[in-house]
Amino acid sequence: MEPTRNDPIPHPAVRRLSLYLRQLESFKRKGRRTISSRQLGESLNFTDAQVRKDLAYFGQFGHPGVGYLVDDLIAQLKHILGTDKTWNVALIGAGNLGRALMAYNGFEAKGFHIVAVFDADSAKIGQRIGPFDPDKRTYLIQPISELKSTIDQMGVRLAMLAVPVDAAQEVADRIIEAGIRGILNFAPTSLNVPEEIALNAVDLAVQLEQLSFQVNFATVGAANG
Amino acid sequence: MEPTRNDPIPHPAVRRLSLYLRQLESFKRKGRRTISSRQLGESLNFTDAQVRKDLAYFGQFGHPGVGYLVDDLIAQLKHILGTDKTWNVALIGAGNLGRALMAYNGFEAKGFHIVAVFDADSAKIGQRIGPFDPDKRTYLIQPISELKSTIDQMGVRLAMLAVPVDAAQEVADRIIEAGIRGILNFAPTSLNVPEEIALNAVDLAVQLEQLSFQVNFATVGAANG
DNA sequence: GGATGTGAATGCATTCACAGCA
DNA sequence: TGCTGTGAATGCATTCACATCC
Repeated sequence: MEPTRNDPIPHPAVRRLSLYLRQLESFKRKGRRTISSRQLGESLNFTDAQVRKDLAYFGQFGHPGVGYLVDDLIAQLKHILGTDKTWNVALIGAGNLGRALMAYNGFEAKGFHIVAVFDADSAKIGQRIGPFDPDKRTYLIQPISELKSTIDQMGVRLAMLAVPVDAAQEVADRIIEAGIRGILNFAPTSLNVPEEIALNAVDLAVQLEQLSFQVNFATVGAANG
Repeated sequence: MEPTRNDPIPHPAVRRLSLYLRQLESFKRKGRRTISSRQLGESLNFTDAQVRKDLAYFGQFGHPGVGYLVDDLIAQLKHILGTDKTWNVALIGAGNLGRALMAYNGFEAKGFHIVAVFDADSAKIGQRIGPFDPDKRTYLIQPISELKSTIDQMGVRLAMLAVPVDAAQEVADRIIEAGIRGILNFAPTSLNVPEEIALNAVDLAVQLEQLSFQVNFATVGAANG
């Protein structure tokens, strides 16, 4: 009988998986072929036990006495995270932040392709808007009304939401209805979405606020990430 | 005898404080004068007990039978987070992401002023670079060698690091030596900093990777935020 | 020796449940 | 009655420590 993974996986463990992958790719570039849980952990200020336990939630990837094979573990983690294949992503909002996201190389490198850009501003629709970087491609801005047909056609399941805060909830509702399964929300507001929709939030001002607290308060004693 | 706050404050509680503040400001705009822990919690999908306990780490702000006074709690939270006064912030890196950060209104609104921009690219130094938004001010790009005198002069303690991944650690070392106390790191790499330096990281690709996992894996059962 | 994988122990964070106050 | 603030209880996540394997 197969072990059919279904014990509870701590959410923090999944977050760390991405960091392990990032470190492993860096170790790989430096020519490392194997790595121990201790070394991987040290590079991120985690304990060795933490690393082993996190990985063990998903399988047995290590070799006693040896450690983990870097290439192998990279492949395993990509598979677990679902980034062993590419994802088509929609960008909603072609303002400043949206244009910066168009220009960001890090997405392509990880297999996330921005394949369509939408905006509510009728002045932008039909235009080809580029990121600021002239080396990069431009994107045809589509009206949100075309979202459904476009994402169906292109198999888009993820969206980055970079619209003004007042529009965020309404737009979120619409893109979910159109079939989006996961949203990365950049608007500084809390979105209500059905339970089956994945949601992650990036609020830049909140991040600075946290730093403010740490610097003020913990003249000694702040943690880091 | 004063209660001299020094029991341990859970880090997750501090993160939520920022979200409470954001919600309170939204409730204030809608004209609310008081709010209960239940209502505040519901707006963020937290329990009422969570809200009360988080706030109680910092003082007694509520009124039994009434709830919390919105204006008062906003003021208290700003004071706790250190955003009741303004902060001068340095931006390191004037590439695409850097320029998007220059354009982002959300920082000013929360009292964070970008007062200086640095870059290693000698072609950019001395130029006035604007964000893409033509309504906004431009910034004089300075060489990193001037960081120390500029931040001393302007009392800068926080920095946003938007430089390429290969430069990130070296630049971090330099700005810490120059007196920066807190860093918001946008480079997709793990930085080593002394314990007394506050560090927060925003890795956009990691955020998408987490969505990928949630969408793939948890066809039913992902959490949100 | 040097490493993993994992039950058991610890340590944190969240939730419960209720006394107390308006 | 309606709500806060808070010890006590629960539930999670992390760490320990060791059997096991190369």
